[in-house]
Amino acid sequence: MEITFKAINDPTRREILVYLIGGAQNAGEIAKQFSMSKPSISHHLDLLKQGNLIHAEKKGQYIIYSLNRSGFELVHAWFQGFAQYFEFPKPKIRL
Amino acid sequence: MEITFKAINDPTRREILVYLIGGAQNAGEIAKQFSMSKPSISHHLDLLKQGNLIHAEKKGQYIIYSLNRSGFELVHAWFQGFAQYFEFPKPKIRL
DNA sequence: TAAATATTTAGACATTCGTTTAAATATTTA
DNA sequence: TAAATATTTAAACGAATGTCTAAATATTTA
Repeated sequence: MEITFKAINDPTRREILVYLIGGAQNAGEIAKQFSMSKPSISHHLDLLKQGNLIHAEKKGQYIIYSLNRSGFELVHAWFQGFAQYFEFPKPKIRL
Repeated sequence: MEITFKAINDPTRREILVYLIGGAQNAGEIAKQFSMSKPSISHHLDLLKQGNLIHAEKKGQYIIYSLNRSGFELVHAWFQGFAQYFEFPKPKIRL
């Protein structure tokens, strides 16, 4: 949980996640989207993976990254705890 | 947006938010829940306020803190972009 | 008005974070 | 097998973060 929240704290990592909505990509293609060194992107990918927000699969010399449901579920579940609090008050009279 | 994600990154701040589900409280009462100095809690409250996750209202010598819908809406909206990708079940209660 | 209470602001300090360049590892191709 | 390509690991470093104590501000009470 801690590591998942940490992972989404960084703007570059959030951009990577949004980028991956478009579909799985290898590390090099992901790095191309950013004006940042490949080792930096590699590090960000590692943190996203630790937070279970992405999944890595080796394919030959490439590593393909894709969104991982479980990290998102974790955060989503946490937010659900607040949903009840913010529920609109029910009208006293049925409309 | 940046500041809101930053605000929920810290575990103490997330605990404060969860604590406030139980209802609005003044700074001293909030601080009592944690084994941490009051200035530290005050700083955390400030960051949560900056992220629009809580609202502060002065009441005499006390300051009453309560959950603020707008910060939660912001993060929720961001996650909705992924909800479609993962086809999360729709929440029963609107956030 | 002086003392007590509630809370924040300021300054200091160790730790964590994000970035870079250089080197290492793994895989494919010539 | 040597060279090229894809990616990570390692080491370094400045910036940001979380915490503390001490001091300041604001409000209430005696």
